[in-house]
Amino acid sequence: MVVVVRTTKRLPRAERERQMMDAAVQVFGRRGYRGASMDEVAELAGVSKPLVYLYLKSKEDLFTACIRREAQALTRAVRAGVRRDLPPDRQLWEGLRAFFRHTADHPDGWTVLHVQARTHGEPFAAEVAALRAELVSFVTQLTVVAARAAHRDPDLPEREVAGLAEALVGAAESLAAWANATEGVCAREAAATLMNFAWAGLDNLMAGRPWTPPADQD
Amino acid sequence: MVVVVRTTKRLPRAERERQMMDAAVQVFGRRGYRGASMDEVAELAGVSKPLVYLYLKSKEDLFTACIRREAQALTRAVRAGVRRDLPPDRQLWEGLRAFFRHTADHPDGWTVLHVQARTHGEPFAAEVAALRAELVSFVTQLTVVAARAAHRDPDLPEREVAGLAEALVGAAESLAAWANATEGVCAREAAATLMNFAWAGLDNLMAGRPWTPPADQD
Amino acid sequence: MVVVVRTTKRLPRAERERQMMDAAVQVFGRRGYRGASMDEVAELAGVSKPLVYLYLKSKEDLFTACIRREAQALTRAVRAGVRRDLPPDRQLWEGLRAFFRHTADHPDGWTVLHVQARTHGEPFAAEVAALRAELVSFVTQLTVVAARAAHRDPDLPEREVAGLAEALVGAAESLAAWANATEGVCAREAAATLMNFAWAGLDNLMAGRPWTPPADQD
Amino acid sequence: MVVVVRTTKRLPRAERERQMMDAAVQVFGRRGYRGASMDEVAELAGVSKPLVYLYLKSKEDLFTACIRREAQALTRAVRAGVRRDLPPDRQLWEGLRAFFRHTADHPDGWTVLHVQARTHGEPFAAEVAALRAELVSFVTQLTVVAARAAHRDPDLPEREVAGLAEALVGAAESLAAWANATEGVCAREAAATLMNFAWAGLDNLMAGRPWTPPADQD
DNA sequence: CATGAATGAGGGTTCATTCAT
DNA sequence: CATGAATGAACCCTCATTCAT
Repeated sequence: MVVVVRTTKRLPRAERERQMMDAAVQVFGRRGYRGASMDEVAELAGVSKPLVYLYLKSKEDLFTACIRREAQALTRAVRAGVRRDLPPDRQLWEGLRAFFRHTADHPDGWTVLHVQARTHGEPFAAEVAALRAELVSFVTQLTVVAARAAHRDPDLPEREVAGLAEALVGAAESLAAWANATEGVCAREAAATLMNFAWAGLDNLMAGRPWTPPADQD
Repeated sequence: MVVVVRTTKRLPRAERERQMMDAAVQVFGRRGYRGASMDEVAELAGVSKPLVYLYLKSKEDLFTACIRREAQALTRAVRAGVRRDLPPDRQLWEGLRAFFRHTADHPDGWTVLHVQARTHGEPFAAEVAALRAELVSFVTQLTVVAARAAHRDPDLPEREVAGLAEALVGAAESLAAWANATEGVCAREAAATLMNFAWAGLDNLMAGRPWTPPADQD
Repeated sequence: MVVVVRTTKRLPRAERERQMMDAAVQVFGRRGYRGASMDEVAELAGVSKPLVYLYLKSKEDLFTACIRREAQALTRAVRAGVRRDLPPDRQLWEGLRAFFRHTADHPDGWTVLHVQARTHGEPFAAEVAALRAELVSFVTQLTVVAARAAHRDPDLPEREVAGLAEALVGAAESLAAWANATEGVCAREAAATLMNFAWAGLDNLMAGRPWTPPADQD
Repeated sequence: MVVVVRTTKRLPRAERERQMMDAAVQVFGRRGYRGASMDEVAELAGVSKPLVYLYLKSKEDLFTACIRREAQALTRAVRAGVRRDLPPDRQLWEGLRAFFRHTADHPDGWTVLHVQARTHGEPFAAEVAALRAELVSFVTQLTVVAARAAHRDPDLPEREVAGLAEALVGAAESLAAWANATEGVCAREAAATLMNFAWAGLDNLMAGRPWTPPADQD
């Protein structure tokens, strides 16, 4: 079969859309929603502007699509990073590592989720809220299971557990942005900092009794 | 409750500037730097656009002035909320409460500081860096003092302290939003949750050894 | 009856650019650089303002482009009007006629070159300097050739030649305006007057020895 | 009688107006009519803006007043520089010298007259036309008288004399602007260049027979 | 008088978005 | 499909000009 390769390759729609969204995430992440121009997105994606509109409808829709995609990728990465047969602290540790690894590998995507999406009215905030809910539920489950497994009833009302989970996720989010922006901070270090903070508490940290991350192979 | 008083009166410059900056903080906080329009700022302030320019020079200068003012107000509030003669955990507790109180009372100001100011390069970085340094220094001091008081050496490198501060702020932010959105959770409870999270650590919490907030009268 | 033809047709870029520059020369010539508004240019060109910016980048670039185009047109017209095999006085005569003809046919272009372009520093200076150099070089060549042909050394320093060119242009401009305003004076007569003024000098004129314009057919 | 001298001196109106117009001529000359701002004029004059409006009504009126004043000053200077008992070529020479001296001493005023006033519609152009008419009439008279005095009837129709006068004045105007803009060209040199050009003609110049300026004491 | 306070109107520029080819 | 041509709507900023004190 002979295939004539034109300089302007015809790609299947899904592939083209992926290219555009890759470009869009980069541009939105670096310039912000308002600062991003559809011209730049189109150019970076290597397609013409009308094509972007044909496939993705509008700037707002494009942004929403980016958020949704990046949020899914992140939750998937976190879930995939955890092995349910380990003890709770190891599970949390691995979840955090997966989280920080992913945000470090996709800094623009993370910026879009963490910084840009929150600055722009309802439609975008809803997407991000869903992401956060997902993560919070993950942590909550972990905590409750951990308590039960240890036959300790912390006597924490469900509401307080939810609050703690919120706090942890918020801390993780902030730390991820900070780690991305700060030279020389690797994902592992960020995870360890937060793990220590969350697990042992400041008091234990200061007492020289940090939580000890397990030795593993990455 | 905000009442818009259509004062057509001539006001002294200082007062008008305050009005304009109040409006600007609101608009910048809700729309972001790029999304904010000087027209909206002027209208919200109840003045004409040229007056905004006459007094505050440019959008950039206006934004810088807002950041500076809000940063000062916040650090002042936190410092004022802390009594240096108390033990470290009480100091942290009070600092957090003051922080929560202030950011809850000035949500747009806090958004400007935390979200908007970081998204926009060079010109504003200096102002935000100063605020961050101030807060980090506060936490650092607290930690070091606490360690000395307990004759322990926390041996935390400066970078780790910055990371902890970052995590704390993220957790606080997350909790504040959660407290707002969840029925029946007051700010005080949010502060206690965070304090527990930060001070005692999850492990202690689950073991039924939470940090106990002191009884006080607000 | 004048019918405004609302050509909604799409034109190739080159043609649209020409239309825009035609309009721009008119507006710049009549209102000056500062007084000209891009709105007026766009309207006169029959296009929307963004298109002007898309093609010509900025007001400054548009002005520069106008100067360059008009300068080229003028120098080309003068050079085309002169036959190098004639004696110097005939050459000057023909150059002047071509100059008068062209500036009379493109009054706004001439205004842009002579009046507007000089009022605005740096960016345009280069273009205007090039035009001036071109014209001065024309006069200089003429003078030198004439002198050599007569085995005489005019010994005029370069600066003086520039001054003479300046005086010539000023006189020409003045005469053109006068010819326009005075009933019954045609362009040819204006040219003859200037030629007399320039070539023979007042003294010779008063002594009844004017330079005699050749009989030609236009 | 005790007079309290305030830091803000009260000057008679005429004096204040002079100050404002001095400032205005400077600003208009340097920035052009559109580029000049009333703020700058007021500041340079050392008065408040409303005072400028109180005394001079509007920007347009201020500009007109400047033109009128500068035009009067120039014609007065030229007339004052000429002694009617000298031979015509000396009279022309002295007139030119006075003209170039004055324009060199008041470059901003001259720019206002020569460049700025012509770029802005009817009302201003009329003032400048009056100035030019005055100068042309001066030169015309001179030429006619000179011819009669020399008992030479050049047989020039009145109209041609007018044309020559126009040419001379135009040349002078252009040269004055050029002399002001060109480093190292003094008023005397400009006058000599023009005198040579006008009196002897290019042909004589090239033949090494220039008109000889008389030795005088300035 | 003299001044600080205040604004209507407009100008340069950009951008998301749509057609005709 | 892909693209060059084209625009409505806004946005930042400035300026001549006027009041109230």
